[in-house]
Amino acid sequence: MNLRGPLVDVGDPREVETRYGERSLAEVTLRPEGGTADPVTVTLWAKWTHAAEHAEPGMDILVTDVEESEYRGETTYATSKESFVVVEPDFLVDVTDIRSWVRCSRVYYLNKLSGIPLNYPVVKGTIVHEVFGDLLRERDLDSSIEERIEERGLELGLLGREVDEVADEVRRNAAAIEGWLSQGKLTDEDEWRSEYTLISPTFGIKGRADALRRGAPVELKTGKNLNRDPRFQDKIQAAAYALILHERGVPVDTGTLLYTKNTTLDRTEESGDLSPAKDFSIGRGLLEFVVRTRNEIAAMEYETSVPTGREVNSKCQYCFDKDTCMVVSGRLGQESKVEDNNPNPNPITPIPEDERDYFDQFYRDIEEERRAVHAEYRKLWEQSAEERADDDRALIGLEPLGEEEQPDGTWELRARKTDDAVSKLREGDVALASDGHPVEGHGELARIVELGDEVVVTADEPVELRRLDVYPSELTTDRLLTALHDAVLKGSPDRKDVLFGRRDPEFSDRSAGTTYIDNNEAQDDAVSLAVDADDVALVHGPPGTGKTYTIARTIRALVEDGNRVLLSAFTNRAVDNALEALRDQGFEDIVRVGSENGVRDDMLDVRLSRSGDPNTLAAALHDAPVVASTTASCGSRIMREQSFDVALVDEASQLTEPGTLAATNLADRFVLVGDHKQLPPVVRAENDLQKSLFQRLIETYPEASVMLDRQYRMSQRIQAFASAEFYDGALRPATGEVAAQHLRDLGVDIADLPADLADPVTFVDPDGRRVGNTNPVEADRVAEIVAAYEDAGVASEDIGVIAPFRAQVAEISRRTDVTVDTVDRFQGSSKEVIIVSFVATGDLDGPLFEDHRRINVALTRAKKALCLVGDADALESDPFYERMLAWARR
DNA sequence: ACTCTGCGTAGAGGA
Repeated sequence: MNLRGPLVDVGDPREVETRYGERSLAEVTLRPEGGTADPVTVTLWAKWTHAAEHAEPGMDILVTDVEESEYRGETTYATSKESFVVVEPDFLVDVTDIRSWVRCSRVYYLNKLSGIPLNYPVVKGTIVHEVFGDLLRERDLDSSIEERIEERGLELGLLGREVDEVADEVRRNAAAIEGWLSQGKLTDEDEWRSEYTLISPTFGIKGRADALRRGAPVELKTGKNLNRDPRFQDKIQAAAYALILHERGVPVDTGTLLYTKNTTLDRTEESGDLSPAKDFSIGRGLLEFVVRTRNEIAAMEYETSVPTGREVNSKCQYCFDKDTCMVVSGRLGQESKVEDNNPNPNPITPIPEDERDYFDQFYRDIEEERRAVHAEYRKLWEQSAEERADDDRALIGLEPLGEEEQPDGTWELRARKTDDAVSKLREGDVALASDGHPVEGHGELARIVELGDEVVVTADEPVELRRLDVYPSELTTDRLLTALHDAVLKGSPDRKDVLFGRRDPEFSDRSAGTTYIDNNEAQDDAVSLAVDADDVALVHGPPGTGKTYTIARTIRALVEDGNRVLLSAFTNRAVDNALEALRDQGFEDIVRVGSENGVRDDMLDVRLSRSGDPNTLAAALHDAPVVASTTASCGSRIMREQSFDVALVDEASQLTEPGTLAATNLADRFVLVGDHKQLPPVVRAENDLQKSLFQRLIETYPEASVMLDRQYRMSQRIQAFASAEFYDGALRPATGEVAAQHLRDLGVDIADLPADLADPVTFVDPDGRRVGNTNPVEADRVAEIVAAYEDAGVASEDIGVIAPFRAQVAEISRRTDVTVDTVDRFQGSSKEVIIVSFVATGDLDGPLFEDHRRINVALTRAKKALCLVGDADALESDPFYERMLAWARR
């Protein structure tokens, strides 16, 4: 039996006399989950008292294989020989994190905070691993080495490495692997598989094993190890994979570490054990150690405390991370072993208290987001296949059509879709392909090749393709953290003075006498402001104000002044839109950094491939006066090596502060373009991440901003409400033509429209009823209104329907062929005619209606006609919506 | 309550 639930009491470990001698125990009390059952006390024996030392009330705890017994008429619970105790099992710890924590808890913390920079040993190690996988798939060695090196061309180029020297080194490492593999092959006993992604719901561990041989984990290390035994942290890594296999009912009692550098060493230079492969046994003790280590990490993360490294008795003297450790502990005023071990006081000056608070707060906020990602993982096993499909997170009920081995040893898997379900999955994504049970059954990470009636994916190993799940990733979270680290701990004091409100942004008059845009004063001012900014310029661009055009003109002006410019935005779409405008203005000297399926087709010609000749690729990136990438990509190892004079960030009002910093960290000055009156960043948790840096800065330094006040999208009648409510009446049509535009311009005879749709802005109350997040009667009426516009001569592609809820979007989509989407997804685009379905009846309760910025977005998508469909009573229940109604009914 | 885009997956190592 397993017991699981939140801890209500944690007792101190103590020694007791038993008939076997003196033993230690600790009693913890938990409230069993899923019910109203009374709290129960569990006795944790011997080594599991460790959990009591690290846990605290409030944390979740899981005790497996509990022993139940009767004592004086009461049921008592205790750990048994088979028990494991897991602290905060929902927190998924990476296997590699367990490995670095075993080395030193500070190393774990530092890796997480500062990321692993681009360095040659790591890139080489990655290449050797990939070649290892290829060898297991029986691929030809020379072609594997050639291709794997080519794939890392950009990284190798940035590191100044030549193909031949890398190939020699990789070949020497590969020789060790080949030699060892051939021994196994001779006996014909070995059964291999490579790259196995493993997730453990019970132990809260995830990771990817390099390989399994006869079911036992094999870890490849490209370093050397001349001891007879594998390094302890390497054993722990392999044992962690063994633990997950143990959970799946596959007992594993050995592991193998393969140190490929050993055979490349000269016997006369070195003494020791030069054999590359070292087997070791994995007993229960090692598995328990893995769990206890993992518990230490989970407990530390629960408390968001900072590890000191004191519990490990290794010396800091030889540690590679010593300098980083000194800097981080010095800057943040942390207690750490590195300081204990140093005779002199830490020379690093601490950052001011307000910066420290800022760092701590955002650190916590980002970790909250990480937990939301972990919750996504949990759904892989907690939700049924049907629930996953309803959430658009999986394609289920696939019928396998076949598995075919490719020339490179990987597998192509095909299946037929049995329904027309949609999902978030896109071609090019990495997803979890499974036999129907992604975690408990057989799951493989796979790349989606085709996503039509037939589903085609490629994977390292074959699997019966019955289900395809979105695979959650912590990548964005990790990058937010390194961006925060770089900005606060490594950022220049000058920059931080502005970020923390100690100094107003400064401007030089570089633009004097230059007119950049001659028919729009605000746009021209915006370009001048950006050119003149010594620190930061803020461009506020309400809907339809020519933001993208202004951005392109700004970039050109900056480049003409000799600046190297980074163009960034949250979405690929915004990056590519800005690039398109830049190219429309005749500027082509651009490098686009990003994944192949993220970048729009018409920008692929300027996309920098990662694969190819190192020198050519590195030069292409270095020499580009304009580099464009999403803010997430700005946090990549490659982009973190780049530096710019100016960073220009579009859609800045939709970015979290750390998200914006990922881009601005790379440049001396920055320009943020956005509209804080439209939708804020999407985050899972409610915290400071919801407010953009753009908004904070424009509120702090209004004089460092320009608002584009002429809009080219909406008729006078349509823009009036948004202008008054959100832009203090300052937003105006750019020309008389824009103001006076009308459905007549599309060839529509207004007499052909029903009387209630004749005005450019109308309100219709269909007298429907909200059912969950839908309103079927309202959906019917919306479809009729669409048909009425179509009948009057409006083309279908000129009509758009907006609803707050996805459920209502689906409801309306079933009734019409025009574009229907949520407000959030409509941001950034527009249509001649927009119909908004409000869904709500009776009242407007709900977070979606509370944020009026969402309505600003919805109403400002329309150019010539806007029809609001909703319940008058509900809308009149809130003053803001009441004003909107009065305007629509005018 | 509800909105939902990114990311070469995770891991690759020095002595």
